[in-house]
Amino acid sequence: MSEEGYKRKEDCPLTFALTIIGSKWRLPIIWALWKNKRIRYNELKRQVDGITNMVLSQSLKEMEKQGLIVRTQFMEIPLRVEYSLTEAGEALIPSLKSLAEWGKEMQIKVKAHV
Amino acid sequence: MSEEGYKRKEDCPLTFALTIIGSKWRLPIIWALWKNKRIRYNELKRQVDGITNMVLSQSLKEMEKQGLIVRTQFMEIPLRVEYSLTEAGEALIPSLKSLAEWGKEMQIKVKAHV
DNA sequence: TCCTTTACTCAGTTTTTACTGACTTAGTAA
DNA sequence: TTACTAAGTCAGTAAAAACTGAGTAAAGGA
Repeated sequence: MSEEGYKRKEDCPLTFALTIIGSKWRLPIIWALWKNKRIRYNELKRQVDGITNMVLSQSLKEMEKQGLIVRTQFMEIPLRVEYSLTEAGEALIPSLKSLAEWGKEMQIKVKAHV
Repeated sequence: MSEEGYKRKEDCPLTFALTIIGSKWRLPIIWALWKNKRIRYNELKRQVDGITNMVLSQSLKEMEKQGLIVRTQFMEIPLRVEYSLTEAGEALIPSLKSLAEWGKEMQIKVKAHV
């Protein structure tokens, strides 16, 4: 998409990026991860208000596979597991900020129309 | 989200931006609109391969309400209707390009891991 | 002893999103 | 007369995503 037509939509880097950040809870998770630098599972769950264990744990697994985050397990009892953004994950932030600024402008315009 | 915590997720400009571009067909539509500058309904449908009338027409309506696109109807017979991005819609493009570049890097990394 | 914490997992159900395929009105071309 | 183009609409259904609520093991505290 970014340059020319892709045969399959999955090949388009932009569509690909959206599959990574486009579902309901991805941004809140990424945001909490970024604010906290590193964070434990339950604390993350508290910060990402309203998320269920199922969605959170599955999201974390997928994001780990995708190379967005790292999971570090400490050999302690009780178990300690910390999550943090990878470099690739952090590289997303500027794009998100740019999108957020556009979103902010749009919100203002939408309000002005009411 | 972009600066501080929002009480409601809908208030976050980034979440808001994603509701605009995050569903399955939004990017392909925006992309076609941007490439063509102005385009008629059926031509748009041909270019956005695989989209159904229902999804396309509903998407266009919502995007018009959101101020992303304009619908211009010509008083001709047969009916001619053209769609194009608004300024606000075009302002999205740089953010999308930035996201697309990030996506491209990620795709390369993912492939390297296989 | 009972309750809480840690980091999850799971079956079942609801909600959301998208797809199927037919239909519309008016005009042109074969 | 039949068929096709324009720009859609619509009821019904399937598929995808998210939610509900409970359960797990091992340890610490009241």
